[in-house]
Amino acid sequence: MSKATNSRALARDAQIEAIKVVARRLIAEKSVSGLSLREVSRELGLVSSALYRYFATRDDLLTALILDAYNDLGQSVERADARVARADAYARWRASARAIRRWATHNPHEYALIYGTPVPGYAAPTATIEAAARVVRVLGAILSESRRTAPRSVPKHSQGIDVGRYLAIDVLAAIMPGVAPEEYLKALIAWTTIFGFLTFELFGQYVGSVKNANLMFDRVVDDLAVSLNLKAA
Amino acid sequence: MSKATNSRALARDAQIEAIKVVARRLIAEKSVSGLSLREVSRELGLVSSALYRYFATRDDLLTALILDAYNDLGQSVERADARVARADAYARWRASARAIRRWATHNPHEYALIYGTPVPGYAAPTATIEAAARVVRVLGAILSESRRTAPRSVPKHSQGIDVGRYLAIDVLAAIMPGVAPEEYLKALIAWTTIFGFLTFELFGQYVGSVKNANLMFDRVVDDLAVSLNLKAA
DNA sequence: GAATTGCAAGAGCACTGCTCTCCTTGTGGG
DNA sequence: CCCACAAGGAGAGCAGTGCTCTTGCAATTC
Repeated sequence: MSKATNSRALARDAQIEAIKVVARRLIAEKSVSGLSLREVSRELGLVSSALYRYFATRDDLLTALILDAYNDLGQSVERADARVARADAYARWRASARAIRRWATHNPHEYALIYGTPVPGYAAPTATIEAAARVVRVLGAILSESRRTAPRSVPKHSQGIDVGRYLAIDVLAAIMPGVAPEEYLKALIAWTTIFGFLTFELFGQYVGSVKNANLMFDRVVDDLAVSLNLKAA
Repeated sequence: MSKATNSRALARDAQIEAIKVVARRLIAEKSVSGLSLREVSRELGLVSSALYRYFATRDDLLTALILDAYNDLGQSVERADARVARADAYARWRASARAIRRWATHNPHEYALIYGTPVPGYAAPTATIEAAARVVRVLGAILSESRRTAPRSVPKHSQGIDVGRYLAIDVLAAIMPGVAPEEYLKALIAWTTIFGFLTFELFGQYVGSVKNANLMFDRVVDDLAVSLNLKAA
């Protein structure tokens, strides 16, 4: 991350990393509300006030962890996508979606940290927005680089040139170059559905109705692949 | 809710209600983490310990609020659905979906309370499950009572008799009587997508890409209506 | 070598959830 | 009608929290 020139800066970076490691473990053990700076400092053999040299506030620590979590998830998905033949868009889609779920189920508390109720007031720092876009970019690239068989007959009457009225076409065009704006809606729905599924699964809304979330998720991903024209019905 | 026989029980019910009213307001003002029992008691002119006569713990208060929120949302949706002609399944679907979003955007903190990161450990009390099912039942009823034009040719190869392997068909059959099990997947996806959308909207994940969430939501709801065979493409 | 800066320690403030003991007051049974 | 009982409020107190401020030491920089 940050470049350490002299030995003092090196020690500082190491200390920051040590703090985050302990904080991550505490969050995994007792959820985000159970994270206390005093406990972190105790585990590090420090007095609590010393910790404020590295993170001015508890929210600052959490923001750093959120950033790391976004990047960790993004990296996982990027790697999963890279392992599949570029030409096979459907396989890439499925591998990426599964990587998202894999990360989420393996790091449920960190998932909650970034996709659950926002912790600070409301505003997400611009830095987190950039990190959050990482996983979105992977999904967008799959759509962009896929040579879809049929250009999927989009119903002209229900959605047409007015896509720009509710979507930021420039932003989405940057993420999915080459994809027709008429398909942005489908893409956003797919993205929403995947994370909606994981949120429901991890937060317990499926209890009672879904027996095997693993299988169910694959079904959902397949259904989305069809709607995205990555796979035949 | 609870029946009050004598005047003391009446006063107790009134006090419980007063506590919840203040708690709801504080949550709306400073989010759920900003809710403190001491502040509630201060506002009520009580000493903090007195409050524990009514709620043994802070989580108990939150559980009660969660229950109320589920029922409030459920009631809103039920009423919105009831206002539309029973035969018009598409109109009922759209009205119910819009009612969900209306409630969510008007009560964002209570939405976060029930659909955000779970507050207590993990286990959802069975009472909340029942209340949570209320809004699901409305959507299920719309599907059940809709005479779909074409029985929607379900691809037999990809989903068939093995639906029971990942879904609790008995539970879902009770919610959507008359709906073919092959359509349970579509129904669950629709439900997931609606709440996934609202979670993303309220928790800030759409910042940057979605300009007009109102319009976007209607598009999503229409798209789901098509996939549910409630509306022609 | 001296000045400056980084960092840890420790005390302390205002707050939290929660418990315990005391005491008053309304209630139902005899 | 009175009395035992229980409900509910008051107050003190415990252990914990985030965060601030001052003090002193050690490492870097000039």
